[in-house]
Amino acid sequence: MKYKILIIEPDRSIRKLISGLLSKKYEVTFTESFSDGFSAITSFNPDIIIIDPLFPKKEGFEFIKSVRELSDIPIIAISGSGTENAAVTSIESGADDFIRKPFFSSEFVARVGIATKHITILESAKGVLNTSIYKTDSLTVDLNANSVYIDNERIHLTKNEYKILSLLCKHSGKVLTYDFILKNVWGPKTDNDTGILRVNITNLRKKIEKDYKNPKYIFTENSIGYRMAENLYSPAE
Amino acid sequence: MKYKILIIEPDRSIRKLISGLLSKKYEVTFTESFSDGFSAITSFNPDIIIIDPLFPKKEGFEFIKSVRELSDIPIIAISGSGTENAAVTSIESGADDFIRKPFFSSEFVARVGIATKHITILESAKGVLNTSIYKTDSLTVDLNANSVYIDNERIHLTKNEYKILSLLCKHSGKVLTYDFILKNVWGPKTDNDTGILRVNITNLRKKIEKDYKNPKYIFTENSIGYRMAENLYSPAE
DNA sequence: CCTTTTTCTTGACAGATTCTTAACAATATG
DNA sequence: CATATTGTTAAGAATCTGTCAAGAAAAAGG
Repeated sequence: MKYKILIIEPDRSIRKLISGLLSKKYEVTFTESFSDGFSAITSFNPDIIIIDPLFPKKEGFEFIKSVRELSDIPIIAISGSGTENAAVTSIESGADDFIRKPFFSSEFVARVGIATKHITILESAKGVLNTSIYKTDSLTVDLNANSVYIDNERIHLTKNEYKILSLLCKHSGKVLTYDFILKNVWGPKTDNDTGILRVNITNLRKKIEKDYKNPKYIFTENSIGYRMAENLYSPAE
Repeated sequence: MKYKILIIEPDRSIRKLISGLLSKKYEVTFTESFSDGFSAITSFNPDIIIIDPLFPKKEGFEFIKSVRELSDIPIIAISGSGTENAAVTSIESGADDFIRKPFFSSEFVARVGIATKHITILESAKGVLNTSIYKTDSLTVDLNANSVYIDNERIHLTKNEYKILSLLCKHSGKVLTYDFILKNVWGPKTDNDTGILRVNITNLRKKIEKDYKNPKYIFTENSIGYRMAENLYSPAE
């Protein structure tokens, strides 16, 4: 199985270059902006993220921090800045490597290889493979195929509903704060208006809960956020 | 506990520089040759290895490979060579990072920090470290998941109740003053009205104590504050 | 291009939960 | 015993959540 790499890079020529270097060994997806990057994480479910944290603006550092709040996925920062600042800030935000542009192609590929090595080591330490399926008696969420089933029948969710549900499933058992969900689904610069999230949760519950007034899957943690019932088939993170 | 770093570097001035950068946060040992490096691994038992693979001869790559056959310990290669070759060969031999000399001090320290981060992640994946769980016979507080269990059943706490309990758990065994708890939960500009704290403690005890009149977990230290029973949980189940 | 359908967003409001206060009881302290 | 401190309870205030509906925006289909 190929590892999946998400690349967040606005420069078209660099995207092309990286694509040429990596697409043979990896499954590669690109986004141009950080907010698209967030949606890509839920929809594409990458194993590695490569990001230029300085462009279009300098919001990339915040992006890295947000990802780091709940995941140890390898993040490689690449940037044209020759100063030490970009490197140090990237690393302190949570990046696992920093590569200066322009880079040697062979070294770039080798450094991506380090990330895959670390994934392999981590997986073997856990003794399990990451299952990307959330499954209970009647609800199934396939994070790879982006599909949701109730009693083996596929149901339709809107884009935002799916983003919320997949986020909750990935971290089932954990309480996710309103802020975290909002930032992950609507982008990092969203204000803290939970109204829209509440509406989406109501709609989601109507679609996936047998009795949506007494939810079995999506629980509310008052004043904090929402929590998905623990996935019994998934290894305790 | 300080992480131990073995540095294999023949150049005296660079040894001095690195020592200055790392010796505060880490326990540092040097060797000049690769063969001394091997003995140092068994005697010093380092957590991280930093090595110049090119000098005195180019045997460093073989050295890295040999270490890799036995362990996944983080290895950082540093070298003066500007070519891509040294980097790629180091990485392919098994190094986890490659730093070019001369380097920015802050970036060097940050990259060593990456290595320690990876060690921590790996250890927690193995279940060695789980400092964010407070666990006794019947009470479990999972600070990562914001969840509290009594006899493996999840119980519901309000936001402030959870804040108080997690604060006590983080400092279990220590007496926390009323003032400290108030400022941590209700913000720094709260006045010293303990009434509201007393109410919350009562409610908390009713939820987590078997016999809330004779608390087993949350003790009162008269005229001072509250104290949580020490966490005796040892991860070796 | 326009029309139709779907999805997104916002505001309003009722009902539920949580917070805070105050009064009083119980316990500790000296 | 007198006083200070801590525990308990209950009730109103404040806040939060769920739900609905309507208009805006976006997507789909011809």
